Amino acid sequence: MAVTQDDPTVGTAERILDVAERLVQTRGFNGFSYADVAAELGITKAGLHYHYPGKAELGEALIARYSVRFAEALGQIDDTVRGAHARLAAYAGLYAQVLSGDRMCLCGMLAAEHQTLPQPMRSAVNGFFDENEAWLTRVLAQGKSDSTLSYDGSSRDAARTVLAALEGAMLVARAYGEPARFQSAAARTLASLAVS
Amino acid sequence: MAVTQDDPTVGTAERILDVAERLVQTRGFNGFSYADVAAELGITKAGLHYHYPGKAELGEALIARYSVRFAEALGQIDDTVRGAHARLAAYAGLYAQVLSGDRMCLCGMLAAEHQTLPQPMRSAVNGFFDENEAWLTRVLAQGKSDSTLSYDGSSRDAARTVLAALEGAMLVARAYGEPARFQSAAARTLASLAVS
DNA sequence: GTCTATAGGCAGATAGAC
DNA sequence: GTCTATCTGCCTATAGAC
Repeated sequence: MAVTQDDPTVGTAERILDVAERLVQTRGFNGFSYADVAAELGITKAGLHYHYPGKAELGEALIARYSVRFAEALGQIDDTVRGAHARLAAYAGLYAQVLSGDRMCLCGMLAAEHQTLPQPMRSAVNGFFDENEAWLTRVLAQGKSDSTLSYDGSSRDAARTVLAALEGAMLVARAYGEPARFQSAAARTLASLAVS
Repeated sequence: MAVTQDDPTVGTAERILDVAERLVQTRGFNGFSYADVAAELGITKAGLHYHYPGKAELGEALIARYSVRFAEALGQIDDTVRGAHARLAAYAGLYAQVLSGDRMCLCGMLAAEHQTLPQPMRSAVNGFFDENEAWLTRVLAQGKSDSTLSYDGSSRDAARTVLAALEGAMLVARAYGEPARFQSAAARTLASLAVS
């Protein structure tokens, strides 16, 4: 994701999202404050409230932008990568990119804090997972139909399993500060779907 | 885990852990306060500080007790369950039990908040994962040697993948409030290790 | 062991000037 | 759009009585 924090052509609202996004992905929604964001941008807390009335609205905006960007990345994969297995590898690569910035998936982090979130944020988090599941389901079904992938049961259940495995791999890899742990687990997960 | 909260034979220190544990597993370490625990136990915040000087010490005590109990449960499996596959299923059952109380794995939750935790808690969280990995590694190696399990690469890497997959499955299942999502993902993960 | 009382700080949020 | 100033409430933590 682009660093817009020092780009004068980017509006304050976007730069707030950039800083807040990083803070949520590294510290959690309950682990950062308006003061943290304001200090980093060199403005005051009151300035933030002009752009986002409350933390809940800021949170919703974060998930909305993250979901759009992720959907765009998935569209990019559809357009540029051929073959179900290669697409899954590219999908895992998106996660690896996030992790390389010492970040957790935004919605994976928020999933942990789910019970403490305002309702609109909860729905948005699940919506993100739903979109990922739908994309994965399509790719998996494609791979099954052209016999480049093999798995039992529904594509949807397999998609859910892949999503959960990658989120978990990020979670643990980040605790150790070892992105290689993610790479290994992701490779294994995808390998389990390869034709035998 | 036993409910000691209303048992007069159980000391206050233990009951504090019971309440705090549930709060951390459901809301996160940054999502609960001494006031929450005190109110639920009917004592004052000052009373808590007598038993645990600060939130950091309380957190360390939580992980320590959780790790001991988990290790005991693993020992129980070793003693009562035969066969690598059945042991893995029992292991996943431990997670399912936690999830059935709408809780996340204590250390999975703390892993998300890792960057905000005091150093001793960070080490303890990773220690919990290390113990789990060691146990899983043993079970997987056993299954491979007696040909009841099949997987490529090192047992340690396979163990890490299983651990991460189960933690991720809990994380996502909890966001949806659907334990069945965990069951499905866990069953798939174990099935991928079965002999073909 | 548990209480009252209180400290000092930070949280999210608002009013109103510029 | 961003500021200063301020509010209210909650946070972790401590001192000292009982």
